[in-house]
Amino acid sequence: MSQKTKAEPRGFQITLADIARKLGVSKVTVSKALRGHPDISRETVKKIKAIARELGYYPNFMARNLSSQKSNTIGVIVPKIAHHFFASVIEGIYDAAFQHNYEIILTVSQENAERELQHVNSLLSMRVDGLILSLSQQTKDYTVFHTIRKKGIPLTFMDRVPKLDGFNTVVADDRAGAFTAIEHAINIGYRNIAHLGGYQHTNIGIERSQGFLDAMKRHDVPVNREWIIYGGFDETDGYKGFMKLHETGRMPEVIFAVTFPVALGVYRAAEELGMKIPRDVDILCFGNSGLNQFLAPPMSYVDQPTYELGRRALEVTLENLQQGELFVPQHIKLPTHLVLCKTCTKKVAGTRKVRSLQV
Amino acid sequence: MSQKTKAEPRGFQITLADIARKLGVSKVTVSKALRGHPDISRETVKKIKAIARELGYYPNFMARNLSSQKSNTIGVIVPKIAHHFFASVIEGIYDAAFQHNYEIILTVSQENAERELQHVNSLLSMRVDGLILSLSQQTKDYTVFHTIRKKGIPLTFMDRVPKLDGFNTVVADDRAGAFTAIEHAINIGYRNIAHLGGYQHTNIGIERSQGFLDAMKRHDVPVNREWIIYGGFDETDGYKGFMKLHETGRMPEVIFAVTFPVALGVYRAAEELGMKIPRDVDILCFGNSGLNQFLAPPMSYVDQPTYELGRRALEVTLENLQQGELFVPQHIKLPTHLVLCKTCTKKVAGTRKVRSLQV
DNA sequence: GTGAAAGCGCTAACAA
DNA sequence: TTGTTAGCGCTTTCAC
Repeated sequence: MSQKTKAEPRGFQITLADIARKLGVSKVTVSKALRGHPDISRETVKKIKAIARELGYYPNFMARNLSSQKSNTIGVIVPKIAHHFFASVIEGIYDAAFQHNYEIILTVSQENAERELQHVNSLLSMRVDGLILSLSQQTKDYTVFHTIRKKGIPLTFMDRVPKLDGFNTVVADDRAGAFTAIEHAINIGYRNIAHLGGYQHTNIGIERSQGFLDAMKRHDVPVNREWIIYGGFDETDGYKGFMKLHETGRMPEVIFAVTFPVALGVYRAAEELGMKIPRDVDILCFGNSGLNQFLAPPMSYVDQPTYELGRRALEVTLENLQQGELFVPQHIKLPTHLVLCKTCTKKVAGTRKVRSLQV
Repeated sequence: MSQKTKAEPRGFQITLADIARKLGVSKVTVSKALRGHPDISRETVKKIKAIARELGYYPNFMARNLSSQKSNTIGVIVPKIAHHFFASVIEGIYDAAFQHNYEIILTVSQENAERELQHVNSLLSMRVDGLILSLSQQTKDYTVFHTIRKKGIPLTFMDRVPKLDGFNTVVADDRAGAFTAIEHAINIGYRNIAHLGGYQHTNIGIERSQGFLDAMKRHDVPVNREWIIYGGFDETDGYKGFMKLHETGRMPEVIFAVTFPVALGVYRAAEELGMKIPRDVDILCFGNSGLNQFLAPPMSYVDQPTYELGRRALEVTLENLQQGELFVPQHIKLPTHLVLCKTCTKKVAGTRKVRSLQV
């Protein structure tokens, strides 16, 4: 600690200076050589790279980023990770980032607004070059997003987007997807259609429910108010929703669930009540689990381009970054498509009697 | 750009100096105030914090870490993310990290050794304080890990661990888990037991197969060589494996699948061949999907403490970090437990005849 | 209680 | 082709 000014926090971290000293050149030469700067002769580059490898040199990104004023890093915040949807989106983000030579810093809000905010702060402190964000269900306060914009940092909302101008958005066409699904149900002859919708303060909840209503209206199918139940996006919401439907004493022919987990809740509830899908009640849902074909029965669903959502989110963020001031916020909407498995493929049970059951 | 030396890369990034200038104090005072250093009077702290907020100040971690020589960051590398197992492990890691006030940088190798290495390099360059790594299936070259050790950076292997000394490992007790599963199958009367095993160059493949063999031996159940098929860990491996079993013309009574996806492959193959589970062939597997109860029939499985694996991995990494030189590498093995659903709960089909089928 | 000086490891601009 | 000089924004002594 006396003459060697180099701190040794733990172990050994080789620096440019170490390499330079060893070769009797300057740090700059080494720096340039290592980064493939054309200034340096192939000879020296070779020597320098050899020594660097030998010494186990890893450039210090902290220092590099600090002086170059960019981090080559995109921050990502998602509400959940152990969900097929997000896991797949994230894979898309990672792959695209890898291709463009960007690093991803992924954080998870656990559907908690406070945690989300902390992550935003962290990421801003890390000086990420851009941000991809899928809102938590709780998020009400949008003020950070405005300060982000003021700072000129590209921010792309994905899937769960706020009603806010000036940011990029990448979403699936939820409304059209729901519309197509319901239209299909109607086409095969159903008219008693229930809807287990999600939170109506989030765009996906609103859009999917709207798609449902649009289709009903378009085809003059009467909407039974008792058959529209708004809840959350999870399995328990589906379970409770189904139980509520059941309590009404009039079961619909088919249920449109706002998410895959909600549909699972329906499966579970139906099982408990001894009702068979699709015989006693049919079902269709928005979203997928990757395990769809193994359900009993395999459920038809609206497929979302999850991986692609991730890719596009990253790419638009990078475009924004490159174009800077000139950039006009993009709003990308990717098409969904209906995948038919075993449920909701043909009308079941004819004009079956409405079951009236006691609870 | 003339007198204001401050670079403005994009937008405005407030610095300590900005706050200091505005208040007529020094940078040091501001720095200390913001970090809650006891030196500064409550008065000034208050003022400084107010201005900081007003200006939208975010401390620059790059700079902070550079000068403090630590990043408060743990790097994580996993082979996959869109898998229930890893997604859940990661959630455990994140939660624990959040609690300890550490940031996670997550990277995904996509089961690709080359990508894995690149990520290791990146993370080392980011000067993560520690590393948690679950090996890709391909990884053969362990030299980086030695250089990591030389640098004194804590490295914890999780689930997919190499045969290497001097690193922390956190795994489920695969061998005991498999043993218990097979013992159960034997206890309920099965003797014709097949095993779809995984790669035998990875610890989890080896351990689970060994658990199978141990149990067979312990209970004097003859092992049919044709009924042990080693493949990979994915659904297609299960599918192919089942087809191979089928081709032998002698089907076992029950199959023990090395992973959940492998078991899914069995479900699919059985379905295609018109064989009913568990009537025609029974099944049991290692691992879970979170959707187990919705399979037809719900499959019994060996449950792994996924979330806990993540937590422990993070915690042991942090301990290692704190204790530094003094630390002795830990090897943590968490217990699994058998979860019985609808398969493999009682011997099916009595002493049913061995089916001989043409392919 | 506050601040001046030095330096973290690197890069960018400009010389030589 | 190589090197010099200044920082990047922050923290850490150590003096006042």
